[in-house]
Amino acid sequence: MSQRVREVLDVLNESGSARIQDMAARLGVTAETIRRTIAVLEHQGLVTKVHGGASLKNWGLEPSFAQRFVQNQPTKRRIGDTAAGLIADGSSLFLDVGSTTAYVAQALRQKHDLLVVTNSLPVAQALAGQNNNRVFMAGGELRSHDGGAFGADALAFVRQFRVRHAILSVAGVDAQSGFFLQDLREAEFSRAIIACADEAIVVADASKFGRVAPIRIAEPGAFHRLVTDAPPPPDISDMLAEAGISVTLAG
Amino acid sequence: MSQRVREVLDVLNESGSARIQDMAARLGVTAETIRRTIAVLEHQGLVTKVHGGASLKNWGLEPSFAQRFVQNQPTKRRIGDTAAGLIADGSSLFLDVGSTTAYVAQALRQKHDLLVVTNSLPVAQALAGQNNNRVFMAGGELRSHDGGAFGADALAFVRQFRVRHAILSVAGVDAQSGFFLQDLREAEFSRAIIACADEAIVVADASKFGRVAPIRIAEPGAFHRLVTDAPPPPDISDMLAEAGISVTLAG
DNA sequence: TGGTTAATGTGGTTTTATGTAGATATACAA
DNA sequence: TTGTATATCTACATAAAACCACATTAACCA
Repeated sequence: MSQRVREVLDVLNESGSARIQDMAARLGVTAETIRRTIAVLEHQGLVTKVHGGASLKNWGLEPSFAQRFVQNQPTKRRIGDTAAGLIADGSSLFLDVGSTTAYVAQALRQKHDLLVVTNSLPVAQALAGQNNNRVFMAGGELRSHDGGAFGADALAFVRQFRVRHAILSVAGVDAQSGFFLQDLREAEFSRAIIACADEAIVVADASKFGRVAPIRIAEPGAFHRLVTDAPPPPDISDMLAEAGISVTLAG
Repeated sequence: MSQRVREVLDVLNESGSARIQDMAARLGVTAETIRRTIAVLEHQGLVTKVHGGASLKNWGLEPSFAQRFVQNQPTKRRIGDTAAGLIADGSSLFLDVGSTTAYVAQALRQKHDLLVVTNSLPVAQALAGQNNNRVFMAGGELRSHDGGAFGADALAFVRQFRVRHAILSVAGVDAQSGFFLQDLREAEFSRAIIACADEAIVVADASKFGRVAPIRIAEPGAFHRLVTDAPPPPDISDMLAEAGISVTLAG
């Protein structure tokens, strides 16, 4: 599939738009195939369909980040869909940096009138200019590997807000002490957004259970919900229950 | 449909209004088709119908909306390539919001070790995590139509920097008073980045020549270089020469 | 090897853009 | 004012494109 996507994008890049029939002829495939490819590009927000053809959106000329980030991992996609299901149209939320949260952002493209605060470039890119959303991006130097901003400015920026949900990813979940991250600044960030949200939602696939990481984010009691893909082992289940964290399993 | 819409807007942009019959002849379709297209444009509040024709609302004042449709992409691409050619590997620069600057960003993906400051999501998107670049994105609420951040925070953010080049787009170039924008906050931004850069480079295609817009950015002398696709008319040429602005034509 | 899955092709149906023709409305001049 | 030319509106016709369900092929994996 992504071979076709590449080819279609190349053709579109030549002049910004192209007709379906022409592309089909150029690439030696059926118009139907082109349509399907265009459909995924449209779903990613990279192109706009018109009758008879498609044109690149004036921004997002190259799908560098979004594409690199959201390789199709079915598990994370399911978690993302489920987490997005918890968010109502018109709601407000914070989304932090992370591969799982990128899937949440992708799933949230179905929603409308969201108020989104984020320090993640891919998240902003997925939701800005989409369905009447308002997107607030925290600035700063962008980390090259994930497009996240973590400076003091960014921290101060997010503290201005008060939102319904904070959706965050973690590096590990431990039965003793709760949720962990690798990076101190990420942890600071997570704390800030938990403090600014009514409900803190952790998204984590089952591989995170029992995994240790150096920085503890906060007391388990600071979190409200965990969205994951498989029931956690008993000891972690106990910890979650004791902290009053409800678990939502991805369908 | 939207293909037709673009063509009609293109014709209307030439002089601000046109007759239905003329447009039908020009585009090789029935007058009825033009009427239907005009109807949707009217419904979007972009044009006003008059008996026998239609005229663009706010022509010259608000090209931003029409600009989304009238994408002169090959031209902008050439300008972008040329502007990028002025930047050395390892250099530092500011890039503001705009369709032309997005093409500059695109062309700059060939370079490496750049230090890029921007308030534009698409620009950050194009250059972050690429060839060892460092990207600093100014935060704030992202405008839905172009992904730009223009708040006070963003303004303060960019003032921290000192870079080699500032690459900016404009809404119009006038022989009397120089360079214009339609938005006050954009103009403030442009002034800030001009003050923070050694060299101010304007990228503008030839359609901007003689076009008026409400906000003057700065004295012509504040700019150093103009990258465009066709030689400017004599009066503008004189203005540029007098202000010491060198003109670079895109190949 | 067989079985599962992803990508593409095929045929038939639905939708869209445009054209055509006739009825109605509008501008303008005598 | 009335008459006439032209523009607009409405309804219907048609060809092309989009959509959908199913068949086929290719690739991959146990």
